[in-house]
Amino acid sequence: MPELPEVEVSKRYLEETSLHQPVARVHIGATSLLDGISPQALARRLHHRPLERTHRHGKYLFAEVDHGGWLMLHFGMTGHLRYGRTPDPAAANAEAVFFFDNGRYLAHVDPRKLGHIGWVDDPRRMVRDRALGPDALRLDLDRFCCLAQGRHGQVKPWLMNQEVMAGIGNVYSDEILFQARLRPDARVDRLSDRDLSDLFEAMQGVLETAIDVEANPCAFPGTYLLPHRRRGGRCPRCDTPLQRWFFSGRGAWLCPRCQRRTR
DNA sequence: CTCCATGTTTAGAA
DNA sequence: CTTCTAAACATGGA
Repeated sequence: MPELPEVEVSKRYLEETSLHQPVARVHIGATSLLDGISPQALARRLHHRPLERTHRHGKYLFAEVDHGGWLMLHFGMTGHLRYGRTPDPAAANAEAVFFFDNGRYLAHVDPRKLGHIGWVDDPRRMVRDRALGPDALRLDLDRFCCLAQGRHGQVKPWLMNQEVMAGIGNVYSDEILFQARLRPDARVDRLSDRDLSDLFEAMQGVLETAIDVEANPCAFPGTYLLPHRRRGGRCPRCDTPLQRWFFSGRGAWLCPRCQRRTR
């Protein structure tokens, strides 16, 4: 479940399980995940080296390897990490597995194979090369408002645009707009200072809350839209049936009664 | 069988 | 140039 909160949870999981253990072997079950590096070259980079620290920018997770270089992980739509102990048949079926020399492994499991694994010398340079905006959790209100300057589109695609800010996807943009009570098609250039402030507060609150509950859908506060965004779902505030609108072919869930600002 | 899915990239239309 | 759409990628669950 890979938007910013899920990636942050994965980052902490990797830190708690997989640091400081030399890599004994690398198994790539789906080479299509590799981004600009061969399985052999990746194995050579990691062999005998432990992961020493992590970094996250938006939906990208990085792990620095002892003696330099960073493993880059992106989880696409269905990717997640799994730490386990060999022998384990689950490891053999994973899209990528890093076996440590203590009999443990860290697997990147991604049934849909839309994720990516790469190697970068410097995460900051990769962020620049890909023109990613600032991480959504490292913004203050002033910078957030600056990102809105000169923008004319709809607020939902704006929140999801990784070149504006990095980390927000389809599910959390719905939640943020619900908490801010803004319509997803509100025009960014028509948002008042108050709207922008509410949107910023909602963004911070939603992302931090999601990380606190480890992005577990069952554990979100009862006031959250997220567990209700499905067919037949009703607004947790006013019980109105939720609507699904489409933006570029992607479903956006909203409460037509609560989300009337702005337009 | 059909519909739908948390992401990114690309091509093309306004 | 910006904004927006649709398709493609590959697979599984309801």
